[in-house]
Amino acid sequence: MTKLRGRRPTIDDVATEAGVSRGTVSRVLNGSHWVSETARIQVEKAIKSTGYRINPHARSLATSRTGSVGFLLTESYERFFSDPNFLHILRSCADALAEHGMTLVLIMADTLEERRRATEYLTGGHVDGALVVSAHRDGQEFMAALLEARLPVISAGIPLGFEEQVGYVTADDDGGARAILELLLARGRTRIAHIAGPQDTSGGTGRLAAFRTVLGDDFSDERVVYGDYSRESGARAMRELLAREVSFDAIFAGNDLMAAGAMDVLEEAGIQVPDDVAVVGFDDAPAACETVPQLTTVRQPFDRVSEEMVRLLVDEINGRPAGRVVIPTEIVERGTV
Amino acid sequence: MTKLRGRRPTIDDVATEAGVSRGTVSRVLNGSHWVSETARIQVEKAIKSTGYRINPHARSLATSRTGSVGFLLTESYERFFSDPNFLHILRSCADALAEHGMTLVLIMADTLEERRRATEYLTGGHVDGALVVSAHRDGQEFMAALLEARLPVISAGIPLGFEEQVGYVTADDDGGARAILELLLARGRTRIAHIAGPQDTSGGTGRLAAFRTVLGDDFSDERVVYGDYSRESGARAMRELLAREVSFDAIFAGNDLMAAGAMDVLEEAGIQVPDDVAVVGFDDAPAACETVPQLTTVRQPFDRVSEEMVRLLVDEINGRPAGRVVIPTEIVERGTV
DNA sequence: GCGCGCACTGAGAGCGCTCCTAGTCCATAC
DNA sequence: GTATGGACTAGGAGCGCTCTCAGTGCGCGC
Repeated sequence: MTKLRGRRPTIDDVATEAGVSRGTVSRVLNGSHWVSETARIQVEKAIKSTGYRINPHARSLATSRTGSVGFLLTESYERFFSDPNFLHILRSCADALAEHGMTLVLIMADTLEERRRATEYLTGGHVDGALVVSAHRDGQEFMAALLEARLPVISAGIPLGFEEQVGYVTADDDGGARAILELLLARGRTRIAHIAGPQDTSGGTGRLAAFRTVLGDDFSDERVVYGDYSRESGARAMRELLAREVSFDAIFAGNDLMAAGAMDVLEEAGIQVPDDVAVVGFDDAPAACETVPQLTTVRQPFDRVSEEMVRLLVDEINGRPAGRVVIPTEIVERGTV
Repeated sequence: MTKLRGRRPTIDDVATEAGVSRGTVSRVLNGSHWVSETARIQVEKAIKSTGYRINPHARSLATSRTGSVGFLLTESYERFFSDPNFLHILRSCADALAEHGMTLVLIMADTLEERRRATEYLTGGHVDGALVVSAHRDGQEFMAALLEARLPVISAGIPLGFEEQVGYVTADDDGGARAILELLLARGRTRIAHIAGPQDTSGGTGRLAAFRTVLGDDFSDERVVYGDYSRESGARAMRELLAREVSFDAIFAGNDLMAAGAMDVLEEAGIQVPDDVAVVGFDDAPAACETVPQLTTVRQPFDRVSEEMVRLLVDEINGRPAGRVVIPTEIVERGTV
């Protein structure tokens, strides 16, 4: 209203306009108590009339809070963008953060140079904390750097090698795998094979471990093949299994994409699903509904995972100790068992 | 070295340590002249010994520069992640920005709520400028808000409706389309059909316009069908064209994905490529190498596009007027002509 | 009528930088 | 010896917030 020629209005302008002090405006801005009704109304009016917007850097400088958190991704771009799980988590984390008035900054750290820059950025004070969604162990190599900088970090999935030092949220790999295997057994499948996920991920090792436990004496290395969670790797694994000429009447794939790949190969080979062989996956990814018949699988509730991750991170940013949360999974029966 | 118990070292700590003043440290930090060799060495030593890291918010407050730019995306998540062009641009923009010491902040603004938040964020002083990569016109609706906030903006592709007010970088749709059509004509194809891209994108309209011009009197609405750049839409368009029972001996698809979709349908229909019908695309996306035979297409040099976008944006941030750049395309001959 | 405490407000002191200006120092010119 | 100017430096004045704390005013109980 007054002599702020071209300049962006500051909190002082608002204060002057409203006839109160800076402090009062700040209190209104931050929803603090101890502000009279009349003062609040005046300030709100002044904010509107001046077109005042808070200056995030001044606030950050004063509070040493940035209001944004890094979403750190150490997968390759291609893998990230081809795996709908990542996308799902990204999206729901962004939403959950927005609920807390925080912004997600996506940070891709695939190449070495990118990782260097990412570490620099994250530990340089640009963010209040980080969500790390790197499945693979090697992606976690620089977790140490983040920890050393005392940056609050929450991991999606168990951060192999940092279980003790980093809070995390994970779906119940063990419980989910047990449940779906019990289902298979209950339906009379006795010779179950496993297409295991990468063993440098907690999902990969956890589900394999559960497989081993449930099968007990029936467990045999011959019926385990490995993939990398991609559809192609599922197909490859399936071919390998067929080539081994071990008998099996069910496939437990480490995720849905690999299950779908396996089903492609089974179809080529003229093997009927579920009549000859039952197939189950993990995740309940979109791919689970695109197979014929649709895939029976274990749902990972990514929305809840994301929500919890954000909750834990906010806790840790506020100085409360990091938690560890395991989210229960749920079996989704469709047509492949 | 001294009494900074737990506190992060500041520029003053460095100054004390180096036995110089704050001003000198700042000059060293910003690569300014007028610093003696000895002073510089002392400061660098002190920076190392104190473990000093610049505080980005203090700097931002003082300079009113943030060092980060928004990469604004108004496509749906799914479309974005399934179109490799976007991925390519994202990646090379991030690289190009890093060269300038700037960080890319990915901002997805698909839903209405997200767009509101994105506008808020972008105009709130969090970024120095924005790269807008929204192909579709409706995605540009809130360009007006950015412009009003005087935020430097550069668009990838011609920003329909804002051609005059916003700088942009685009591949040469007209030249590329003409060139590939001339190639088709030179090879004796006379009845060329066009699977046009969405008409609310500059690529879609530009390539269609070139098609119309090159064909001249031979142009016929009957030989134009529309898609949305997705593979499925290319297949759909191809089916429609077949259903129309117009004769054609070549297909010019608005992009490679649609070309691939069209080829799927042609194969189903038992039509040989290129013997019966030639097919050409646009982009030189990965999909172009996955068709059989591989696709003859027009390469869009996305690396150069990204580089130029960043260059223009940096220019505009520094107060130099926004430019408009058209990047020449190049024909890639493979096996479908 | 006085004191007390509750509700609310104002303003100074930072937060950690950069920018600017006045200044110092020293070699050279006269 | 003094003036001149180039090379370099110190430190004050912001940038626009939040936090803290000392006030102020007023109703209420005794």
